[in-house]
Amino acid sequence: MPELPEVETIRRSLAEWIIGQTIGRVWIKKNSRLLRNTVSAQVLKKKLTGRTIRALERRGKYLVFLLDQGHRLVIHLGMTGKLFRLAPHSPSPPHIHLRLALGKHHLLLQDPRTFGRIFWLPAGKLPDPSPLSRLGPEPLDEKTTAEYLAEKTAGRGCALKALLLDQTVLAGVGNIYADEACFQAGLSPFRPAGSLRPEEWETLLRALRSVLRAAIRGKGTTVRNYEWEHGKTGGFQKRLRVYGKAGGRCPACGQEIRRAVVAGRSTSFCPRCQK
DNA sequence: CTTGTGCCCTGACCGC
DNA sequence: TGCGGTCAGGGCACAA
Repeated sequence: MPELPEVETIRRSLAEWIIGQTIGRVWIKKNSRLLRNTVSAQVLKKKLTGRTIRALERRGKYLVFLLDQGHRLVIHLGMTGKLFRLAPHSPSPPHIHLRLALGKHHLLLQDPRTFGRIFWLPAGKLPDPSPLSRLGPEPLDEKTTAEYLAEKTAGRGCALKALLLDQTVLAGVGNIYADEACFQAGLSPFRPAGSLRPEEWETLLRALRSVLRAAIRGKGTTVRNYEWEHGKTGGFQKRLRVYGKAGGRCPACGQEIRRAVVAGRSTSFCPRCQK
């Protein structure tokens, strides 16, 4: 569900109340699929109890909870993951995988489709097969340049859209913002990535950053169930130009927006504006 | 190494 | 009202 702007919005909202809180009781759903690549529920519960949350960071689409002694709890929300606050006495709604007592509130992780993930990362170097260690640079980091993209992509034949979705190239871009960035840059999602000229990479990176920043300002895009806090939806869906608009009119030229499948994902684009 | 294709799940929505 | 089909902000395992 959430891409970079949504995860960043959730991070900012959560940080306001969880930083400095100490984890009291911990509940973990029995046989939760979200724990499939990490320590057991029993171990995780023991590791978390009594730890203080020092900081909350985002890396790509991952939320990183920095705890005492350099330990980290990492959460990926998958497609339907949600984090929200509840009063301590409130019963858990369905599909709760993790519930932490934090001061006057409880933090709950809900994920009906169970595509999300939870990782326990002990202090020190990242273990090599760690999801975080394979991530590419942050698109909003000034050190990420068009030259980097051109170099990384040289000789590759995959579609531009597929490249944008590749988390080892850039971390955090998902289906919505890949489509919106391609549209804003005037580039076809089908273009072989290796065929972009240097100035086209510049245009693309500028468009991508502008879209991501605007989406963060809008507190993310709610298409169906994303909420950055209990009951609070995003606002950027009002500003989408092509995503989910197939059959409608291009806001720039009036041509019909088309839909295709690229990299296994539904892709919307304007066949006239995007070359 | 690269690229493409299923598949993992639940739930919302649409047309009959 | 009920039921089947389709689709969904992601990513991984696998095959070629």
